[in-house]
Amino acid sequence: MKQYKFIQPPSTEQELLARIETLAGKTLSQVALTVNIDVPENQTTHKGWTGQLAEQVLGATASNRSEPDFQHLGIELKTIPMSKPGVPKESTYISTVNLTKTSGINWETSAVRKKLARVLWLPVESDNSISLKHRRFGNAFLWSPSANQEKVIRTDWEEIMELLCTGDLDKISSSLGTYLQIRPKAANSKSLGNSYSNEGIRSSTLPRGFYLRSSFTRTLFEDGGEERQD
Amino acid sequence: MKQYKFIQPPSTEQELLARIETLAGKTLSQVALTVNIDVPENQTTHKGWTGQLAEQVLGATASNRSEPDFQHLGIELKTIPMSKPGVPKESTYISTVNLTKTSGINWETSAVRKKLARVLWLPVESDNSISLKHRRFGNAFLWSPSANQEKVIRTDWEEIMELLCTGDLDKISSSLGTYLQIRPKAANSKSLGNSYSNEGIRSSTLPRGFYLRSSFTRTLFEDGGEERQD
DNA sequence: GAGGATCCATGCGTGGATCCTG
DNA sequence: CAGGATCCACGCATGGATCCTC
Repeated sequence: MKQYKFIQPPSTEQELLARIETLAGKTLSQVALTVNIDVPENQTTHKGWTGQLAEQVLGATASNRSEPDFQHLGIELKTIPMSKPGVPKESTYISTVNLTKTSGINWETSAVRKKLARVLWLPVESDNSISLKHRRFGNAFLWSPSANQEKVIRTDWEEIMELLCTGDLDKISSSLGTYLQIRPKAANSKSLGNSYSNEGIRSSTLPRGFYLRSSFTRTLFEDGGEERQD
Repeated sequence: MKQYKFIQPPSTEQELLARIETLAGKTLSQVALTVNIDVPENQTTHKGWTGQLAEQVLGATASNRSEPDFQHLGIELKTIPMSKPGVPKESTYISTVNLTKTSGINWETSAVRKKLARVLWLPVESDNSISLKHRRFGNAFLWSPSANQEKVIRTDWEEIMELLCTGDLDKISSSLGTYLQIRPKAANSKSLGNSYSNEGIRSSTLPRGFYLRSSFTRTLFEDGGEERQD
């Protein structure tokens, strides 16, 4: 996605929220026009397009560095596809899993915890019956894990990491974890990343990533005082 | 440089030499046409173009891996610009200098020695009065360092590496070395690569590379039984 | 619907070298 | 003209996610 227009990062949280309010109800096509970007026909070959569009119009800074999207504000932006108002359609990618450095790490300093510390959820209509250009942004909201949510996610994370430490990659399925899961994150099933076998030998396997299950993110859009999509 | 045509690597040294003989006397334009590549107006913004053209038409394999261009033959291809027949115009880049791993390395296992073990020198007319597309390939020849040449290069290399080990980057100038020298190898003078200060602390400096001085490569094109450019 | 498979953009490193100025 | 500065191509890794098939 070529950047045709450079937008300054918002200097305050208020400014970010003000910007994101202007997106609510607008179509992807309307928004893309403001930064002179073409809308692809569909996302089959442009899977990250919506997220990258949002980054641009909001003035996100990180590009592909492992920093929060709005570094100075400590806020991570996540667009989230909705099959219908209030119902997230897909799981949400959080971070890659490092299959080599499994020792000496803990929840407090983990990438997952950092990424989820303060998330700006931006819902986007994604029912297949609506063409990409006509899909609308919904009402975004800032979220930080409640004590209870963090407890469950942390437990999931620790359970997964424990298995990773023993090197039993085969035993780690996507079925593990209540809110958090591990899934492939690669160009294809033949991709190889660094890892260690269960005998501690350097090896190569399919790269994985941490994801939040959609069954969990759905709860964020249910009653509880948070805003909903449109 | 988009690859419009895939050419198989030569399976034998003879086949490689046969291919390269067909280049002698041809213009860059004629050769580029055979693989459907456009010739840039000049090399100011396409400095590696000639070398990459040669790689393609000869079926070199390495692209940007640190392997010989013709891996199975153990042969490294170097195009070399000639200001006039028999006179190399520029120094020749050999390899990058690793500014972090300076201990435990020696000449026998060095990248410089490996790269220079067996070089196919392919001269190319490069007088400024001739436009790029009209420049001709000359007669290439295979070269391995003579005992004496290797001795000088090895001494240069060891002298430079010794200074690197002490971390005194400031003391290492391009003036060091009889045949081999060290020079910047970067996008620009602000580029930073990893290094260690003279106190052993991780640091950052301008990346460097090893080059063969043109005063040396000129001697390769003087009398001695090797072919010359046209 | 869940798990496994896949796709684009962009930064950075490495390999290909030549440009340019005192 | 030597030393310092610079430029493109392309692979690989990371960050953005959604697709697709039981």
